Amino acid sequence: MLIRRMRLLSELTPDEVAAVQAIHVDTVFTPHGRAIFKEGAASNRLYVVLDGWAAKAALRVNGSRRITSILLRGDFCGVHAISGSKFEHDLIALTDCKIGWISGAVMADLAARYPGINTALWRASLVEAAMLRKWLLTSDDAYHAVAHLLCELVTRGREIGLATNNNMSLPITQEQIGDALSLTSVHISRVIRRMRQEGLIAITNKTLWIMDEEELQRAGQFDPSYLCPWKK
Amino acid sequence: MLIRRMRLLSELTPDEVAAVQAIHVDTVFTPHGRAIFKEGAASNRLYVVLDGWAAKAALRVNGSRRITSILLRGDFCGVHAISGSKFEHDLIALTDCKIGWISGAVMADLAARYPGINTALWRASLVEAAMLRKWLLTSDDAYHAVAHLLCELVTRGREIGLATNNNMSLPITQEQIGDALSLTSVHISRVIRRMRQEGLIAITNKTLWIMDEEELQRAGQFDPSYLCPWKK
DNA sequence: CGCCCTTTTGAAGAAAATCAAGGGCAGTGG
DNA sequence: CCACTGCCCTTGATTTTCTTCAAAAGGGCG
Repeated sequence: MLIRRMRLLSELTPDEVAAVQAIHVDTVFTPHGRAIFKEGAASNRLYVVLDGWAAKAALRVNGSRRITSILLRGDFCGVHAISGSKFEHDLIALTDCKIGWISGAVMADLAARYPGINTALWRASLVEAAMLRKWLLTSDDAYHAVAHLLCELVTRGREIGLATNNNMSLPITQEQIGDALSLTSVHISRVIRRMRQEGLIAITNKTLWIMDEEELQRAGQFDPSYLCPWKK
Repeated sequence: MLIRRMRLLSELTPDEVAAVQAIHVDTVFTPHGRAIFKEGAASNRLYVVLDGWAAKAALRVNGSRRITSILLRGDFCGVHAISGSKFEHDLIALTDCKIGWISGAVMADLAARYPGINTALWRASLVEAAMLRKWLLTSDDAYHAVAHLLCELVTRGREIGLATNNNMSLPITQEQIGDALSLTSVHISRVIRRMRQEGLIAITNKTLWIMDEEELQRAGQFDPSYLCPWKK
């Protein structure tokens, strides 16, 4: 999973592939709703989502939770471990999750010795910042925000084989979507109803069906290039 | 300016200090309101704000501009240049600006050879992501958001000698603050009026006066640790 | 079947946008 | 020196968007 993601991010030499494959990955299972780690934890590990959906999240004072990133299979958390800092957020399991982690020191050493690995880590960080920026951009309007998020998830899902042409497993609740977009689950429900009525999407049995992707992308003003800006 | 910021980010050896000081920095002046570069530009340069206020920004389809980062003297833009990507945003001058830039290739080479420089770049990127995340967190309420932004700016300003104990030059307009927080200038004006009436701040002649910092921090739920998470 | 969790819907209320107008202030030019 | 202009801030009135509160309807699973 680690190697698959790295190769999506950067071209690796055979040496580099071997180096990544040789990394010892510890795994841990976390049930949905639980935290893998909490804000303030020492960030000396690089985490990788091996299965399930996870999220970076932080609590607001009123007790509500804001999700600042959604992590799918293969996504990293803690790329910055190699600079030795604390985590400024929790990592929570949105569904039952299988999480792997490797030593930040080991990763830092590999990044220093292998340019391709170094590039992969920088690009992972670049894409994450780009996604954060997009979330800021789309936060002006709920319809826009939901459409953009669904487009983003499907595009990322296809990259890793989680989504097909026109559907994707969507195992998270509307409340969690609301936490990601700073909207209430009630309002998410209404926006989704509108999109369903307009024939853009359908949701049945935790599966998202894209009925009219072109229109959904227009609604979300979605342009996937920010997800791999080094290409073309 | 480059070296001053680097040393705030990471301890540098004498060798590393010399290497940074030896970098050739080109400078360019940009009047307020103009772009230093536009979205889509090849990101093969690392930019540094030498004087004035700048911002990363992107256009929404309705024509409004969203500011996703505010850059003060010494702040970087394009740390990711070293991984070879395109910029996903504009860099605009909020005030008249003096901007420096150096070659991304030169910087990548230095980062590869000097661990202290590498760490500085990673931390710059870490802090930027932390600021983006904070902006997502504070976006639930205008009063909260404005208070947090002012706290952030003053804290960052003090670090670089732009702010004193209780005041800071604030050369940007309320419209620009609104662009950063996704609020209208009208609403920014109302929130600031309330803060003035409550004795938290005063603004005279493009200068922000902090009258009650403790209360302002409480209003913004501001904890400065995210600005240098590697300390302590 | 019954329970819990999620989604849906309605009605009322709060927050912020929009629309519109007036005022301050600095810079410019007569 | 003063009028003019442009930019920014302020304020009021109205409207839109989203939240809150409340309740009911599904849906999976023991």
